[in-house]
Amino acid sequence: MFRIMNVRSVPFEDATASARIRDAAIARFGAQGYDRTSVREIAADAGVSPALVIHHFGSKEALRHACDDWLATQLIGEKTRVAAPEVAATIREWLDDPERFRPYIDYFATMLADGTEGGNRLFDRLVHDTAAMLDAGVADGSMRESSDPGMRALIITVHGLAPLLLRDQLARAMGTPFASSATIRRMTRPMLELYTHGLYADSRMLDAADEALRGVAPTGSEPRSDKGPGNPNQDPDPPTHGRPDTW
Amino acid sequence: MFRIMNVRSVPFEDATASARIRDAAIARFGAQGYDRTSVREIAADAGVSPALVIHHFGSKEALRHACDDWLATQLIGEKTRVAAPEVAATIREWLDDPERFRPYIDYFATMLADGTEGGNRLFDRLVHDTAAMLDAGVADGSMRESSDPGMRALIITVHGLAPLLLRDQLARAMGTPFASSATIRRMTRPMLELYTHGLYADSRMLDAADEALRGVAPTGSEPRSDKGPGNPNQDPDPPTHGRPDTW
DNA sequence: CATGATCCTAAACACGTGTTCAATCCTTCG
DNA sequence: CGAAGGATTGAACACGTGTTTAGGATCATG
Repeated sequence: MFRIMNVRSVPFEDATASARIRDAAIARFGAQGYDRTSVREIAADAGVSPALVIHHFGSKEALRHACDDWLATQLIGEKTRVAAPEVAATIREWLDDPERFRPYIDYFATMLADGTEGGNRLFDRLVHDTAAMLDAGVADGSMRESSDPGMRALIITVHGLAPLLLRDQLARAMGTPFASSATIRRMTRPMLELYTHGLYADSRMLDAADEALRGVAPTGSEPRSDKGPGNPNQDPDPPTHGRPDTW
Repeated sequence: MFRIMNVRSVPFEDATASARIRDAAIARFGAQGYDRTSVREIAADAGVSPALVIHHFGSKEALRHACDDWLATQLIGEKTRVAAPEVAATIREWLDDPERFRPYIDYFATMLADGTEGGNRLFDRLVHDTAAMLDAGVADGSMRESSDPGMRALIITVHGLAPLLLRDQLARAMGTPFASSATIRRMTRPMLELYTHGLYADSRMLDAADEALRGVAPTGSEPRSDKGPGNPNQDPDPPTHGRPDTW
């Protein structure tokens, strides 16, 4: 009724066929992925013939594009709204009512993972909004300054998106459904601890990285610096911490 | 002639056909995804007939399973090695030589995203290894304690995996190829700053969350607490920060 | 040489896919 | 009413898919 009114989770009888098709497509694409979804499935869900799907949207790929656009509009708003961080706000709103908005959450995740054009646009928008929010936080003194605000905004955005993309793994590991109250409650404090105090007890890692980054040639294969179990962040990716030299 | 050259950690010509098929499959699955890859493509890459692919592996799905197992073995080691955090170490090794190991990096990312059985196993393993590393860090005083070590390990693992899953978006946003020296160097300091000092300048968010989590009923729809631009982490997912109450 | 056994392939099969097309139904309006 | 025009469909088409089948090379061994 309020903001995203047209966004009823389940298509209604009275909804136009084209809208029912779009809703069914979003649900299927989000739940099983674009490739694993057939036009016939979508048509059946919408109570319609496969031919009508093509008639209305032109092709399966065009249908996906229409879904992307529609969801982006839901997220960003018809005409770019006044305040910047609208996308994040809307997504938070979605996560408030997971049962109702799950299809959109899922579809949004697949957009990002598939590297769709619409997904790229939304990602860039998120980074932009995040940067704005961080700037505001720094301005009012609630957040720390960064040596590279743009990069920090990118990193925080990526970290924020991560649980969305790994929601299945998260739910499995935690034993509670994703976006449930229990999951959120359990994640809140550790997450805030991380964002408030950090992980490291002192700045040794940071200092070591500074030194390593200062005078090292971009190329080259110097020997690894540290290796003990006390080393950095550890996993695949930003494991930068432990061995920031060789990268 | 030799198509996927970078994939072969083993010389190609003398490699057995079965190995060539497996390598080609890993490269294709990683680059374009399982569904978008046909058995015929893999066969062509391996210089072999489609029938042989099935003959050796039984089915396309079984081939994927074989790829999963093979890559898991590469990551974890034949017989579980002595030290625990082997997986993370191997992945870091891969990221050291992106050109050579890109296929494995890509395939690993799709395993996680697709929720493959092998992907799940690797994810659990990563969480376990991360937890062990964090425990060691806490023990030797280099890392802070956590109110929920298990959850922290999960979160840090997810955050660490994030850039891997969003590598395309990352590369696009940064303008440098993923896992390149330039990308790593630019990410290092902001990442370490985040992990060393955190994001928030004080513990107001944390305190607010504590208070909210203490006496609030798991269900309920109280009014939002804050809303200003100074609010938390902002985006989709662990945006917990801003409004830890309603979750 | 003959005998298997192993590796491998060409050809075909059965099927699911996205899409097209001619023909309906249904509403609207002159 | 009757014509027009959009919405809708059943049936088919062309094609790509994973897989099967029947057999051909190749080669070590009796």
